[in-house]
Amino acid sequence: MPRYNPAEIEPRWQAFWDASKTFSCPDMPNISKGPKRYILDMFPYPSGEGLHVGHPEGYTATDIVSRFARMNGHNVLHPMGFDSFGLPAEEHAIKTGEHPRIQTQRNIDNFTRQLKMLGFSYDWDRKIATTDEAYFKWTQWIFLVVYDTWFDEASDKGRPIAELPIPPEIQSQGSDAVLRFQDSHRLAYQDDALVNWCPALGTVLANEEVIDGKSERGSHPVQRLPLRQWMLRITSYAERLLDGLDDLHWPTGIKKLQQDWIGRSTGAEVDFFIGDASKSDSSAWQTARQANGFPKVPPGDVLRVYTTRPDTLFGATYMVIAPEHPLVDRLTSPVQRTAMIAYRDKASFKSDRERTEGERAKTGVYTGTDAINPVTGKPIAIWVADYVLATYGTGAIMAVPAHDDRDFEFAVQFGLSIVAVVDPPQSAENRDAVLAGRGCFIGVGKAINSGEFNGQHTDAVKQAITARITSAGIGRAAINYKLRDWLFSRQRFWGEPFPIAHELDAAGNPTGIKRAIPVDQLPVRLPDLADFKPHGRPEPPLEKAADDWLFVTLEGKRHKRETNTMPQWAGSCWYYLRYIDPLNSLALVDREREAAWMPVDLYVGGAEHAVLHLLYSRFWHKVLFDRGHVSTAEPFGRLINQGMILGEVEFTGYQRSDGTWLSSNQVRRDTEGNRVDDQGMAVNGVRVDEADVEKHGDSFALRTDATIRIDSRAHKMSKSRGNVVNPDVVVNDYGADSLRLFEMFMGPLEATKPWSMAGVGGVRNFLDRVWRMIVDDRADTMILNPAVVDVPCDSEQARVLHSTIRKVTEDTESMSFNTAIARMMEFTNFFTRCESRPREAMEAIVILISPYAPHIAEELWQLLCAESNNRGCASLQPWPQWDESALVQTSIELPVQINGKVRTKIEVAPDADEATVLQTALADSRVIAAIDGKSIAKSIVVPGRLVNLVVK
RNA sequence: GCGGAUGUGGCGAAAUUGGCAGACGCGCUAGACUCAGGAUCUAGUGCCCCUUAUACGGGCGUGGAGGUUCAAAUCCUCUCAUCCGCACCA
Repeated sequence: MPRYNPAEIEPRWQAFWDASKTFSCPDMPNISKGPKRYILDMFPYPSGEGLHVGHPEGYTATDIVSRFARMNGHNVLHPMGFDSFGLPAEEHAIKTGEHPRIQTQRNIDNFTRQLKMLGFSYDWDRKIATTDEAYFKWTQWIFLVVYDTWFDEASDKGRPIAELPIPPEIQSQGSDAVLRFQDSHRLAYQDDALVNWCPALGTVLANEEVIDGKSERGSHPVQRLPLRQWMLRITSYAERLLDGLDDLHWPTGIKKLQQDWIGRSTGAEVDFFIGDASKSDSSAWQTARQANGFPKVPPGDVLRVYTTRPDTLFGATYMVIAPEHPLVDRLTSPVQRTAMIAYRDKASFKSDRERTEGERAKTGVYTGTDAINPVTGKPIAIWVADYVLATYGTGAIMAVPAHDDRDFEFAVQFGLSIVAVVDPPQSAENRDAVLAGRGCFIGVGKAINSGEFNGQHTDAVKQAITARITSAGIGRAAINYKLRDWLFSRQRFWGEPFPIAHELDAAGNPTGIKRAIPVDQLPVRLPDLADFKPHGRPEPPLEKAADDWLFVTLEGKRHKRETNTMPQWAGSCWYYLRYIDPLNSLALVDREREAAWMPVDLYVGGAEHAVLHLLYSRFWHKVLFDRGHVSTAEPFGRLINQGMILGEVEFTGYQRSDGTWLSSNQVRRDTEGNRVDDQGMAVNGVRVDEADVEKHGDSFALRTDATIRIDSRAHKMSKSRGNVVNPDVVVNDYGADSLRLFEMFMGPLEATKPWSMAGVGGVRNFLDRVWRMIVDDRADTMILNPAVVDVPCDSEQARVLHSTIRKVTEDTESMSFNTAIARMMEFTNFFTRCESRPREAMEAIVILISPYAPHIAEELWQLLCAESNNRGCASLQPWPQWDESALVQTSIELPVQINGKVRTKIEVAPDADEATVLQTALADSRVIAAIDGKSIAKSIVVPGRLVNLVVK
């Protein structure tokens, strides 16, 4: 009767934990009790589909770490919440007319049910959702902090806008000028930006959502529109975001991604003279140049470029500016105007993505104007080409075709001159071509064709030329970042409204003055809207709000509210702070509690957030840090990315339309990418049942025809492929403990690995065995297995017990959960074979397993403790300690190698010295036979490890 | 193209960091048992060879080719494959 029945056990213990608040976290850690551990999961977006099996992977890992830490006396903060703003809820609303809030609440309820069903030890009293008004009040509040901050380069930190020094000439222009000056320095500012606007969807789209000029969803046309957008000045923090990475215990790959995203490079800015050469008298230019080394040029008559290779300045034979560069009109000669307008219009239709994808053939148009190379004094052509990006550096480059691939390609295409100024090393295979102006070399070497700098190495030339252009006033050392300011506004309904209003004049037109909504009026709630449908114009949905929401009086003046909303990132940027003090109505988090719990000690989530969420979050945190609202410079001390879980391995064969099979190596793809046979006939990939597959040599074949080779592969889970595994089904069929255990047993946490339902059955088998090891499953009532007895372990049992405690402890600490579970399986295999199973060993294994499979552990613990009351639940037991003395062995087996191959094994005392070990080895009959009169050239004895005899 | 990661049995994977390759699980094979249970238990299971057969024994083996070493999955060089990022950032 008392068989292991998770369907009965698990809900019962979940209800118990809930009712007794077993996993409630203290508001303040009691440090005298143990260290604090803030263990955090990336909170999910509560989609309508519910959890997929990828979620519980990371959540189980943090749950094990949290439970393990609690049992070791640590103060643990382990919360969960929901990132509940987002586009899907809004699209659902458009389709059904149901308010996003209703659907969101339903999804949150479903997610909560599923998470509780898996027995995670969250403190549910700290549950938050970014859509709660009490939550987004503080999202808006933080936005106002960002808005109220300017970045002081001198102290390298954000400071209150009131402390921004106002230059006298601004001051004298009056208060509006001062406000505008402040606005231009705030970390949150408005700017005109080109966005991807999709009229059919009625929203702007991220670059990632636009493919070939069409929307990813529905393939609707997308236009590039300049819209006034809110930007956050994350670029001011580029250097600190980069430096801060050094001290973080993060995967190196993630750090690298962030470094590349920030993309710091060093080089120089150089000003090229573009004044009217005839009018400004080029001979005077030449004279000045000879007198000073470099000419002084009138301001405004220069085209500024950024380069990482100032050493190649002598090789700059032309220049390129981006189509959007402000000087395009001025530089374009009348002859070129028509061509230029055509080119620029064409470029504006391309998205950034299109410009950078595809065959990348270089295109461009000559402006008809030349600049002057400041070191050679020669005129060089200025071109407009879209391979130069307006948004990086100065939007203009000096082109050095001999030493830059892209410039080389462009120069070849348009027949521009190529001058080598770096001598490639002898080993460079195209050295002759480079020197002859027919090749490109991007490495370093000795300078040539560079006047007085000839013969110096690239690094020295970089410094020398930078120094020269600096002293001549036509350039300076410069640092550039790929990182752009963060486009922060969205034309959507289901997001946080901005706590900003725009002042209106008497006629109802905006004056250009913005005001923050006073903090005591937060939150700015979303207005009631009946209609979410897109209207085809780029005005945000909030424009349709009723006047009593839209208009507000501030400082006695009529204002119109900002109608953009914040992106989904906003709420997820700071949620880890709110968990610490979720109910606080006076501050986003109590100072003392924040200082006690931060930083997050362990943060686990998917690698898809490697850049955006983790970078945005660090940025906000640094602003809050500068403004004194948080106590740490970084939010997340340690980060781990759980690997993706793929669908089950599938076997695929290929079938012609007539049903005949053919081998995977007889299938190729035609020009359109369709699979065809050697006759060009279409072929379908068909999933083959695993039972019909057998192994032949290195490949798989159809069981019915060994000559037909088939492919095996695991794919991402997707609805269209039909290989999505639903946790509800797994829990129903095997139980939550089995699901948890399997996800941890599959392999290392970080690895990508395929699902296997048979594997779930395997761990379920293990739990059944654990159950039967302790419970008499033939009895009618819940009683101990008769083999479980109150006797001490014998020495072998003690060694197994204590080595298991040790291994499970160490592996859990290092998050090697798969090997910890393997060790518990070995323990179970061993003790199942024992006629008598000492109670102390059974109690220990139940405690060891409880972080992994908490429900069965509670149930078995209750049985083991039935006679001794008041020992509490398994989840709160102290973690067992291992006894080193129990691990000591009387003798150990040592392999003996002859010439590196194991020939036999000998028994020696564990602490035997080298001489004794060698003596024992040489006395072994197999060793004597193997040596057989030959001499021992060398003998290596590694105590406790092995013996190797080199015989000749 | 650039960068990162990973390649170990039929499958998922271990291997104390240079010291017995394949722990543990799935699958498979054979047997036992039966209170027919997602049964359970026992034994076997990298590949190949020797042998009538067993015992014993031997060879090969961590994507491939070299190298260092008494000793290499682990270190070095080259190379191939797969996956994931980034992608004209001057």
